[in-house]
Amino acid sequence: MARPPEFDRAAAVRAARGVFWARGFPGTSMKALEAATGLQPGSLYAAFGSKEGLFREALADYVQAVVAAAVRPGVAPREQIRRWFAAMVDAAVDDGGRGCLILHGAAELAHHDAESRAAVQEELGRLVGFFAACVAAARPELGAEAVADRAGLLVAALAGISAWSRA
Amino acid sequence: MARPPEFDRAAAVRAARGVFWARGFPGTSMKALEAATGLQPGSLYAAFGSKEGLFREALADYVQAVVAAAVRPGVAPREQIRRWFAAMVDAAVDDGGRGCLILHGAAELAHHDAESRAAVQEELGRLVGFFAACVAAARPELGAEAVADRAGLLVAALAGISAWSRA
DNA sequence: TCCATTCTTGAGTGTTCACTCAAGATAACC
DNA sequence: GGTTATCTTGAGTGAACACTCAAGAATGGA
Repeated sequence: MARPPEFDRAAAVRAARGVFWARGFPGTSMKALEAATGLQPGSLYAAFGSKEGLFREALADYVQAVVAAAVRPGVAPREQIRRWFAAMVDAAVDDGGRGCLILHGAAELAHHDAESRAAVQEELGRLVGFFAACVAAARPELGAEAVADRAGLLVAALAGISAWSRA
Repeated sequence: MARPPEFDRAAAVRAARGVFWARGFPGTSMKALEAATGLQPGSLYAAFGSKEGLFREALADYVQAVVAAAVRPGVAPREQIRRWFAAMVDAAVDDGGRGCLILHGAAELAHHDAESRAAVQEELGRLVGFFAACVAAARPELGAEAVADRAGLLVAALAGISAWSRA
C-alpha cells in the first residue's frame, strides 16, 4: 500500500535524547538533532511534529531507560531507590554536568506550550510516584502523608545532585 | 566636555536581573531587556557590550544583594547561613520557580564563551567561599577539609531547593 | 556662542532559528 | 506493470535573534 519508513525510530529518539541531555532543550538546535539522528528535517517533522514533540519522546525514553536500570524483578524497593541514585551519581561522575533530564526539562520548558509542560510534569509525577511506591513498599507501616514526605525529600535530594553536577 | 548618560545604570542592571532571574538566560531576549530597562539597544550595547556582559553585571548585582541580605554587622556566622537559606525559601514560596541565579546561570552558560563561564564560576566560588567562611567562623576547631566538606554540603542542599522550586 | 565630545535613537544588519513543501523515490497491492 | 500511498530529500520560508551604525540631540568647556 505504501512505502515503509527507512529509519529506526527508536534509534533516532535515543540519539536525540543524548543531545538534549548533554546540551539542554534551548541549547539544542534542529540542525544538531538532524546531525545526531542522520535524518532530514522533513522526516523529523513528519515523525515527531515539532522540536518539543521530539523532546517529549526523548524524555519518555529517558525515563523508561532509567526506570529499567532501577526496576528489576526480585529487587527490593529500597534497593531500587539506591540504584536510581547510583545512576545519577554515575552520570555526575562520568559524563559530568548532565544532571536529570526530567528536572532540567521541567525548568527549561516552563515558559513553553501547555502540552509540553503537562508532559514533563507527568514524567515528574511519575518519578515522585515511583519513589513513593518504593518507600511505601519498604515501610508498609507508614501513612500516606509520611510516604509522600519522604518521597519528596528524596526527589529534592536528587534535584540537588542534578543541579550541582550541572553547575 | 561631553554629554552625561541619562539613565541610571544600577537601575537598569536591577531590572535586567529580574528578567534573567525569572526567565533564565536563553529565555530572555534583548527585546525583553529593552522593555524592562526602558533603554534602546544602542544604549544597552554601549553600556554593557553584549547580552552576556549585561548578564554578568546582573549576576554580580544578584550576589551583592543576597549577600547584603545575609551579612550584617554583628550577625553570627551561623545566622548568616540561615538567612541565605531563608532568602531561598522566600524566593521559592513567594515567586515560585526562580531558584538561584548563580546555579542556573552556571548551567545555562556552560556552552557559551569562556569569559562568561569564568565569571559565573567565580560567583559560584564566592558562594562556596562565603559558606566556608561562615562554617569556619562558627566551628573554629574544624580543619580546612571538614570546613570545605560542610560548605559543599550546604551549597548542594541550596542547589536542591533551587532546582526543585524551578521544576 | 561655538565647538568638541558623548549619548540617544531606531531603522536596519546578517545570521540562525524552527519549520514547510513540492518533487522525486520506493514499496505494497491489484 | 500500473497504481496508489507514503517516505525522503533539500532548498527555501518568515520570524526572531543578537547586534550595529549613522544621524541627531544634549551637554560642558573655551
